[in-house]
Amino acid sequence: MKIKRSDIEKSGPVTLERVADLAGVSPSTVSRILNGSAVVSTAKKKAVEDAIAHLGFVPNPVARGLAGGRTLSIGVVTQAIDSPFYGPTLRGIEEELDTAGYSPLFVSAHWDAASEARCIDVLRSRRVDGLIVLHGRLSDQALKNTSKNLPIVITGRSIKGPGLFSLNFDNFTGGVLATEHLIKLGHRRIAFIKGDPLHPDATERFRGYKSALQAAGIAFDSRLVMSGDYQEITGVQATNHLLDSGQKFTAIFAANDQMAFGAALSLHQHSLRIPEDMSLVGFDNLARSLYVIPPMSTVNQPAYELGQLAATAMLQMLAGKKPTGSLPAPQLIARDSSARP
Amino acid sequence: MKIKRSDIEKSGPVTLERVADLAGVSPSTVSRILNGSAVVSTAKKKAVEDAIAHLGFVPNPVARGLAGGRTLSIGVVTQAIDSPFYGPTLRGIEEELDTAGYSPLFVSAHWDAASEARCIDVLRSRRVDGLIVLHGRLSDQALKNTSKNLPIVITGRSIKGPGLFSLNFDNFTGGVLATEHLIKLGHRRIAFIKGDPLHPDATERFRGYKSALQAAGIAFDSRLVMSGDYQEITGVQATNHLLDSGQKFTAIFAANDQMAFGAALSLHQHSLRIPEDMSLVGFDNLARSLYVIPPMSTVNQPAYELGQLAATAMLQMLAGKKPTGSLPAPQLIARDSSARP
DNA sequence: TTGTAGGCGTTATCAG
DNA sequence: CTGATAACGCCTACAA
Repeated sequence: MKIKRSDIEKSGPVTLERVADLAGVSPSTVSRILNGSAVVSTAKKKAVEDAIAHLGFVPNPVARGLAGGRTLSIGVVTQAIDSPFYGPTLRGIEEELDTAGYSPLFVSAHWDAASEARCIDVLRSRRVDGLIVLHGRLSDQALKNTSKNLPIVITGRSIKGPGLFSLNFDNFTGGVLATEHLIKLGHRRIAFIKGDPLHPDATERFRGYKSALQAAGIAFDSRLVMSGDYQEITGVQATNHLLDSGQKFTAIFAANDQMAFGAALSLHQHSLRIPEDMSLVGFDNLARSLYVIPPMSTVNQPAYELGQLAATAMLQMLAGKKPTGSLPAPQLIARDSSARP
Repeated sequence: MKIKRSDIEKSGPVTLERVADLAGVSPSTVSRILNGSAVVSTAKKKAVEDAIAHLGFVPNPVARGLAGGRTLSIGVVTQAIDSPFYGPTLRGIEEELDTAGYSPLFVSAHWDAASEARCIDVLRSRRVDGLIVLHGRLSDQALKNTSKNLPIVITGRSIKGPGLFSLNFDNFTGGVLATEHLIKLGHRRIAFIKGDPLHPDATERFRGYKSALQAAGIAFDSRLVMSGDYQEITGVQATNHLLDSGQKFTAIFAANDQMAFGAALSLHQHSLRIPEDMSLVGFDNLARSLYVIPPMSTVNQPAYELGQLAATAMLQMLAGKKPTGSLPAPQLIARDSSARP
């Protein structure tokens, strides 16, 4: 005689079937109640709910996923799990999804399109119900393609489509604000440290810088512009070059806070004081920008809200609604690192 | 042979069954080859491998999880997904697991034991193959209990058991090193900013501070000790109190870098220079401690390695081996924030 | 409104 | 060594 697994572990895991038995109904009825997929008589509903509470039943997401239903998990493609900027974003996603019973599945693509595609494959194989991509490098077309089967929320670009929602921040205006702030203080020779040109955010901020300069009637001087890649160390290097070049300038605008921190270190090593000898403005408003010396002027970027909004939009799509929401406008946070020349 | 699109997208997903058909074997045989769970003839093995390559077949982890009980995913309980300290740890875990085809499932417990238990339930319901708990607040007994069914690696405490491996850092010695460093420089009145007393790390560092003081024949003075909770703002507050108290001291040792950054800000607001007027030493060696002004002396804590080691130990347990590995000894990183009084 | 039957894609068991 | 066959826990037509 064959021994069935179910015979052996009669008292094993609490399954939907056992709930059905206890409640005296069929498994499908329990499923219906669980998913609200059909109307069930009040009496049976109550019996089932009692049984669920009594047994402490929790649906198995793995089985659910296999059966074609939802896995209640959302794939989140980030570029680095320990990114200082995206940290709050991940938290925002996590907290927002949690309110709806969804779990995020974080993977890191390391700023590489190929690796990003691989990440998405992994996520799909794990049957995630949706995808949130933070500043991915994949082409718009590739995204539109996969959004045909899987709802996607993407940040850092503007793109529309069925099952596709994007959340973009106005980096251009942010760049304008930072530059205008320095100009208003009386600066005319303002250096700029660029971010990675592959990063649309970075080029937008640069565009903002140039636009504000022009609006104020200040000639753009390419000798005051240095390249960086958003990491602290390149802020140090760029500022060293700037200082060594012999060019005169009274302020530095770095395309992100991390490079601004690097710039501050370089200035310190050159015995230049902030803001007495040199004004400094960053971009992002990282939490730590409040705790550097002196507290740094910067452009606020709502990283946490970005995560919340992305998750909310995803939940809306999953609910069949039209996703809504947009990021707040950029805002300059004036602190102590910027002053009159 | 050429691969035609029509072959790949024949009808829906590429399943194990289709591989079996193409190779002319049974699904069981394909499964055996995939898992190396039995010896298969070379000829069939080759046929199957060709079919897999031809179809681009990737096993479905969800189905695998249901059928075999293994999901190739490891639950990681962290306290905050955006913790500055644990960021590199998460990256270490992710990268190490990836080499073995495992994926991490991150959840945040927010320093709360109840929430931690809930997180673990979620993870178990998702059928993770193991659990890595970063400085959890759960009792040793609770951990031992759940480790009976699920292998666990835990950091921040020392505890043994079957299916349970712990990785602890020598915070006491770290505290000694930092204090000794200041004593050697000639400081006698050294203030200390404590971390959350609920945090074993924090009390160990405090113990190290007192021990080093005693070894140097310096009387412990509780008026030089202030409380904090590891956040920057409490470093500011503690230092303000210290300065307002009228006590004389020439150095501050903060139980972590974040509070040290706060202390630096407070000193700055009081027009005290670092290190000329006050020496400052932190703990953790966060990446940013190199980019503050002045670059901060601190005790190195190997956050990234912690993640790697935890993941490696987990993979060893999963492979039925005895987990090994331990954290490197603490090391003082002397930079510019500490000097002779 | 409810139950029955048949998957979802893979692994495990057992008989050859 | 290999192949049926029965799970794994749930969902979804299709019937009733």
